[in-house]
Amino acid sequence: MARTTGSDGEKTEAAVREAAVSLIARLGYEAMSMRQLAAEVGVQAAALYRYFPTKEDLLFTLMREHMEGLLKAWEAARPATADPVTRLAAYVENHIAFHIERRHATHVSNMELRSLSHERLTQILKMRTTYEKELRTILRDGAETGLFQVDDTGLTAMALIQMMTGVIVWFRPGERLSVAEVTTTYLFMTMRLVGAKIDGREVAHVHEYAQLRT
Amino acid sequence: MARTTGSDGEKTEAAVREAAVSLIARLGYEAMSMRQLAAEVGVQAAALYRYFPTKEDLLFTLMREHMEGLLKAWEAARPATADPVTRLAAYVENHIAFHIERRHATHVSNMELRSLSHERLTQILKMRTTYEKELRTILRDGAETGLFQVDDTGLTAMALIQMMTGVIVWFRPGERLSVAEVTTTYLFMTMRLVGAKIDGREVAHVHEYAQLRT
DNA sequence: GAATTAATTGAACGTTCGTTTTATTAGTAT
DNA sequence: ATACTAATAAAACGAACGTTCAATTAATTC
Repeated sequence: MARTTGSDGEKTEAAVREAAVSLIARLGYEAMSMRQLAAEVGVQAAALYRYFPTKEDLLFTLMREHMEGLLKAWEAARPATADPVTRLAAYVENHIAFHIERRHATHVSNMELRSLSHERLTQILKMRTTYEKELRTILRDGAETGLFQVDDTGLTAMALIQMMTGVIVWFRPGERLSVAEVTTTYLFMTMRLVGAKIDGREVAHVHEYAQLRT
Repeated sequence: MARTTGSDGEKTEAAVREAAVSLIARLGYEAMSMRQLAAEVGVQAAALYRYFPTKEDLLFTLMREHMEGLLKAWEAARPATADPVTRLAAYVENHIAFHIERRHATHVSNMELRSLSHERLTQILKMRTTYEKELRTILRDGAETGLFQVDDTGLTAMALIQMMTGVIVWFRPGERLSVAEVTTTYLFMTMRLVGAKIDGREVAHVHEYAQLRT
């Protein structure tokens, strides 16, 4: 046999991407075989090579587009105001929303970096650094204006990102907590962690902060 | 050829464990071949099977002993006092010290869970849950006595553990920060995050807390 | 020093891997 | 209808994988 009825390149490629993210997240990149991926799509392994020249190209494409999506999402969500508290809140909300919505892709981008060539690894890490720098800038601005009590900007940024991204490890949609509840709690924990002052004083309880959210 | 001069089972097994942790941390479990591991030890691949019946047995052994070590370390470090602030501080200090000291093994235990059989995965996760429960208990005790301001004990425990374990991602011994400096900063961030009261008031600056450390 | 045990080698097994090549069919344009 | 292009199947490639087995040598025991 050969070309199947109703076959469509665009649809097949999209199906390959989707199945690849899911399979790599579940099994890991090395453990997933091209034959397994092909079977999930409903196609023979050779057909995959029409869309991605190598297995690593497939992985890199998924990662690059994930990181581009993250940067684009933040560009769209970034508030115009200079107020560090508002900016930090927007960063946290965007980060959590994006990562919960794309749990599998985030898993892939965070766990499979070592399967990339040196050059491509550098490319992905550059994007990641760009994203993390945004948070460091917010923290620095907040610390300089006295709104935040941050001891070490770089260390605090790493701690916050690790804490926030960790959501994807345990969060399951439709369980005990909603996305909104999780986000509120994380926002509050973040503001406490950086010692943020709102209306001139530190926020003592989560309910106070929840009311401030727009 | 066969048995080599000066060969010793105990030494070889120890060398295999050490090389395996290092190689799996760097390449990933699936990507590391038994031949690669054998070469690192300076032995033929077949010799490995004298010590570990399968590749998965090797992985499981490394993980189980890592988790057992973590639980043992906490049992030794756990303070006798009932004071939640002291207990939380001890938990943070022990967690960070242990994970920095065994960065590679932690990497393996956290990243390669999916390569375990269902039964063994359950075994490892049970140990992990036991360890995490210790933190939840501390947070609950602190919240009940009004010393902590914690909205959701389970969620806060996960956030803290993710934040602390994240140290191994960016921390490199001998660089900008010492282990002591990192620990102090993390201790402070933790106390801020849970809204801990010391001597009846919240700690505003890292220097205040650093002085309280024993 | 002979017998036994411990530790390892070297070669091989069957399987699976990523990938390539060639042929074949479905859709599209002329 | 015919020519052309897009999309796939089927089969095969060499390489590498985890693992096993028999042979061999070092160390130990008697």
